[in-house]
Amino acid sequence: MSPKHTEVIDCRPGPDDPGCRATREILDRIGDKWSLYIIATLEHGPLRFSELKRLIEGISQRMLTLTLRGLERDGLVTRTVYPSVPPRVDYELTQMGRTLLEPVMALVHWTIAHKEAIVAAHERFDAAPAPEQGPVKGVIYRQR
Amino acid sequence: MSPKHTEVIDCRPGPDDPGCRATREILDRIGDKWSLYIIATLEHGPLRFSELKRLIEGISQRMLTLTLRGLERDGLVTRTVYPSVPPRVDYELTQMGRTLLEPVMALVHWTIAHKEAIVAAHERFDAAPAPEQGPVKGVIYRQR
DNA sequence: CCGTATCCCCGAGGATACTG
DNA sequence: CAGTATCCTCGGGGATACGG
Repeated sequence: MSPKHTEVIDCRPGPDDPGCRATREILDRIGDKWSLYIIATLEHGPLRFSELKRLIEGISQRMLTLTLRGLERDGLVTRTVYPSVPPRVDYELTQMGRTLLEPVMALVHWTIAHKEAIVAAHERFDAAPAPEQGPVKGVIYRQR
Repeated sequence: MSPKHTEVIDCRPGPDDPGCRATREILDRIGDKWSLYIIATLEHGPLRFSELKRLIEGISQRMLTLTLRGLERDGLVTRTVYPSVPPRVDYELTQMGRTLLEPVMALVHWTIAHKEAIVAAHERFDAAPAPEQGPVKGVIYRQR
């Protein structure tokens, strides 16, 4: 194989090479919808549970808890409990978490910068030539 | 210069403000597992369907087709059919697709660079913690 | 306020078989 | 080879209720 088209993410699954799997698993986690939003929302400093819940529209309490636990386990956020009444829990990016902020925000900003172009592309695509009914000679068609 | 904790991704859901929704939808799509892998795999140039299938380990034919259609609809990849026998179809990043490459690869490389640290964090986390007093960073107590 | 524990549903996505 | 069409499963994730 030429040096060009190699696998970027995976390496070959050697008999005992769990490293590739690890990369995939981690990428799946941080590429996760809610993880991305939580990381991005914690950009400017610590937030408590209820603030996160309010700022991340549409997340359920369950998913917020679960995802935060995952990120904590990954060493990306810290969880700080203040034994006050009522209880208060702060979440904050760790050092490593803040390094993740850069690629994550790059993705977010790319999306914001290109959303009009993408919506336009949708309209173009959806207006594509309708597939002909029945077999027509020499026509390469597409389903809708 | 900080309105500190503003929503980075969403704006408030005005009665008719689909723009925010659009951003979320797009981010969900490109943050998608298979989309990320396809974009990354197309980094160095066009690939045909079967090559993509082979290079992206674990993807089913169905998901490859579906995800490629989505990316094509987004204007991120082009689909080129060569009317040969047997048929041959090439997929290639568009201009816009290549601009996406940068943030995506940043994420991929971050993951590769930090996977050992994350695995280490897992081991630390999974070692049962001892309860502590006062506002302390880290876990106060956790159910198992 | 900050969770955890249950129930339950729906749809992402795999497996398989079939066509141009 | 490059899809499309079905079927079917399995677990992500919402809704709800309760506990510290």
